[in-house]
Amino acid sequence: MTTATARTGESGRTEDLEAQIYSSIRHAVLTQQLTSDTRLPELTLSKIYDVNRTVVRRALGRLASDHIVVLRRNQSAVIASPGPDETMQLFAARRHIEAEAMRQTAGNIDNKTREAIEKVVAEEHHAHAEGVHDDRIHLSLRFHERLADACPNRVLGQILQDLILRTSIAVALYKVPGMAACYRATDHRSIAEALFDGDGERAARAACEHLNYLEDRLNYATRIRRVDLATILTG
Amino acid sequence: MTTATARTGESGRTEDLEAQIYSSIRHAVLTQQLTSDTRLPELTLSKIYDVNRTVVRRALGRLASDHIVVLRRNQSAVIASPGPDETMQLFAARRHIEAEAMRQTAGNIDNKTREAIEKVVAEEHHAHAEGVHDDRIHLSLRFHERLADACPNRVLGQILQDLILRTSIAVALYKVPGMAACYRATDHRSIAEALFDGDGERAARAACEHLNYLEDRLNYATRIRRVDLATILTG
DNA sequence: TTCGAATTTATTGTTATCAATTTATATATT
DNA sequence: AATATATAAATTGATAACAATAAATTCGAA
Repeated sequence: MTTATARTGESGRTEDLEAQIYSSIRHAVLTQQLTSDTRLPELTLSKIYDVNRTVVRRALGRLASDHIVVLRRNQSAVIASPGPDETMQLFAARRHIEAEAMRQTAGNIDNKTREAIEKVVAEEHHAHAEGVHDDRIHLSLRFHERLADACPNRVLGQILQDLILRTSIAVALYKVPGMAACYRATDHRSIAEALFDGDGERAARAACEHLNYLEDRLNYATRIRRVDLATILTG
Repeated sequence: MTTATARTGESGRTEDLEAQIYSSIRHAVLTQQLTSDTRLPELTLSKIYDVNRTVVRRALGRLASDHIVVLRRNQSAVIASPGPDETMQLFAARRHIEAEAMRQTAGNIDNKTREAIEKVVAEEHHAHAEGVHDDRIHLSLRFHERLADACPNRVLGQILQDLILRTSIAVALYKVPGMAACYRATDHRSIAEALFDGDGERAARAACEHLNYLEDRLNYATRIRRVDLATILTG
């Protein structure tokens, strides 16, 4: 009762709690609920999640290694804020690497992963039709992650996953808030079809065009409010 | 006097101590003194370096994020051991990315970085001539790191640096111990010259050939002894 | 008011102790 | 001798108290 670590009952392994902190912060960033330079004090988070500071620190460490937050010595973690220059470089790097991943993946997809990819595309389409934008954002992310998973070169696939997440964060920061666009219904489907057809070059072109479309829609002038952590993270 | 944290005098900020632990373990791995699966208990390291376990843990965390060691829950950190398959994928990914970095860097090198690169090449040549293999290994690593630094796309440059380190570790693990080869005097020089000439395509080709030469010289059968940490890390 | 210094508060860093888990060792059993 | 089991040692994980640093606030002077 006396400390933040006296669990109330529902609890779980600290491992899972750490993952939960990581996920909810990541989620909040991707859905534009947490924006650049928002501070994330350890004590605040440990109270919100009712865990020890140690757990919070590990979660923040993971978030930092994924470029979601930035850690500075003796200072609170803050949500990362990639500038316009870094964002352009992120997109350029991702185009180059995702295109190569498409070439290597085309024709190398087994039935199970093919079905998984088609399922994501369908769910994404559905979420868009229903106007559930938060879901659509995560499904869009998952689509690209699934493709990266299918890349036979696992090293390249992992690098690509990092870039997918980082560009998604940049998009969340710079697209005008709540904007339903940044989505063309046919983009993901045509990438997937080219892959299934075994046409790596066409898939690579489609992926690059898709990324160009996204990058064009960013507005680097968009700058933002400050918010209350608890209301966002516990929601 | 009673604890490992009562410094004996020379000491320094924990920040520097952490960096020192990181560097010496990294050094030992690159020079084949520490090999795959060697365990690195926190208490052992904290005694060797006369620091708190917390510092050791942070250092191990950095080593893990650089793929130099692997962390498993409730188990000691161990030196990473990329298998033949992962090593091949590392080389393939590095070839693709380093080639692109060469294309982007060619013709974009200012005088100061050019001089720095030429200096490394000269030092490397000297170290090879004198037979100081440990120095040569680090200078070879630094040569590629300098090129990666010069890449105008910093995101791509950072990804490349990660791959350079990981491939170097794989080389350390799989080249026959003490082998003086894995070095062709002209390789680095011809890459540098192509870059200075502004011929990105030639630089990319030279880099790929260089990597192919290295990869061809690996022996995946090489497997190794167990050793005493203190004698290696304090030396 | 506005700027700057001093003070207080908030926050992270460090360290020690105890608990939980894994690894190593010894013992018994077939 | 080989294998399984129990025991002990080594090792990491969790927690709490304290120290050091940064951020926010107050208060005074221009």
